[in-house]
Amino acid sequence: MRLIVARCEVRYSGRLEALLPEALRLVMVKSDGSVMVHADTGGYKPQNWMTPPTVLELERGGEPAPDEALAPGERHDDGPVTTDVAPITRIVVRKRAGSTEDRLDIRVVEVLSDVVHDMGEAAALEKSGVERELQELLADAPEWCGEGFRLVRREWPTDIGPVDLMCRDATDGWVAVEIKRVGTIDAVEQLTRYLERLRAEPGMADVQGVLAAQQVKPQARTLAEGRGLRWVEVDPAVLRGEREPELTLFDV
Amino acid sequence: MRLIVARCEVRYSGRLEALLPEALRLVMVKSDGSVMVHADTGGYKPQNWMTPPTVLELERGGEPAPDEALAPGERHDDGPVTTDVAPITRIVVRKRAGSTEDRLDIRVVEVLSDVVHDMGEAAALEKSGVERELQELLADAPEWCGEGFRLVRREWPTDIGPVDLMCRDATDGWVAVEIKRVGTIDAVEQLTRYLERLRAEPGMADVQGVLAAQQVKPQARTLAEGRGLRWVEVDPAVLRGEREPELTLFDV
DNA sequence: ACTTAGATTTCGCCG
DNA sequence: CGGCGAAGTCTAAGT
Repeated sequence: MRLIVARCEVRYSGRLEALLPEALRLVMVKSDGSVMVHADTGGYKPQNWMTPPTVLELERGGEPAPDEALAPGERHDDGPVTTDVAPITRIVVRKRAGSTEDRLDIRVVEVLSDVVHDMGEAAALEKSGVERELQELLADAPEWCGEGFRLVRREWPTDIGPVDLMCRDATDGWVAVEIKRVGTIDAVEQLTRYLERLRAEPGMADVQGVLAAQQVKPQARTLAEGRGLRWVEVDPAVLRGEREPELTLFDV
Repeated sequence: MRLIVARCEVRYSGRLEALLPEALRLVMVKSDGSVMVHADTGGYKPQNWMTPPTVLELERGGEPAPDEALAPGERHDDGPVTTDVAPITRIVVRKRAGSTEDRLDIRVVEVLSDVVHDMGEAAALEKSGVERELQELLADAPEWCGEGFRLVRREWPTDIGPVDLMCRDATDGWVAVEIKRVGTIDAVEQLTRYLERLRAEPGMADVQGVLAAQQVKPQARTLAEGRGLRWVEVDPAVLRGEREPELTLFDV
């Protein structure tokens, strides 16, 4: 990873046109070709960036140095890039985008710091609490979606995509369950499209629909109810047995 | 901005639980409180992060150093943080998230580099080419949405949100125009919902719908046509008068 | 290669 | 502060 702190002006042209006036910024170049331009404020997002695959081009004192990118050649281990060569004056990042080209043009006025670090491979992130896990938990305990529900199968196929859970309810009626982390209007639309298809199947004319989510937005509740669909909020911690179900609807 | 290159293990708990095993990473701390943990690969996204507002807590050699964050005190100008104090052993980032707390816990095993840079304010970004501009261009030239179209008003209010453009067509009929950069199935659903509401209004029973986008996806075209909606692809460069309209529908 | 759906989406606007 | 729509969304998975 190469970290360049520099006063620079940045132009992006591609899906849109953007100009960052001259200011002090961090230019981060990853070994996978990612380039990000960060200001000291502005939160999570880089002010400008380019995702891989990219082609980098560096200029020093007006001279192109096409082979230099992450490993500047002057040294092999970590640390500051030596300054016994002309300073960087321009970094151009290119990327093929269909028939056109995305381009990030960084005009470097002054370099305050320029270091390279060999970080090796960083192990991947393990996470839990995403929609996939919610689906697994509800597949093991479908009664949280509705009283007496029994799972028939996960990922029930339709020609417009799989229904998350297909269940039978207490009276053996079919129920399609759509699972989201956050239940929005889009989730209700999606569930509606599934039911539209499913009800055309033989024996499925009466299939019901349930939206199960960690959080169901008010507008989604209203739309669901208006369409005769049910919705339910589920708590992953409760499903995992880590917490007792709430007895009240709201925290006091 | 503080840049710490360190071997570290990172735990996030909040909206989900995540663990990054020990590895070399960059920890970026912005003066607005943003914290991002980047690996050398993985592209645009940090492996872990916390958006402002946050509270930071640093430990050195097991001792908490609560007042240290961006300006470590040992120095005032830019550059490496002096190493005549015990090395950082832990960084805890906290954030209130409703009734609970989001927490990023960085256990630091080895610090390879730790520098602070004062970057001042970076001027804001100017951009063009997004949906807003498309709406402005089409508002000035609604005939690109359909022959004889005249604009009645932009952002026509409904109780489920504003319709981008409300027009009259060549025969004085109402037309609702939904504008997207990329026209997907969602855009057709959105337009459908607007029409559902609008047609309930007096005098609007026959309002037509048009989806106007720089690019309309095949599935969106099919869905729109199936619902009696029209769609049209528009080119911002042509709207701006920078380019002649294509005489063929497809590039050869 | 293209499309679809999820994301700790983030971000900005407007109530 | 919450809800909703847009984003250069990005990214992973499926076809």
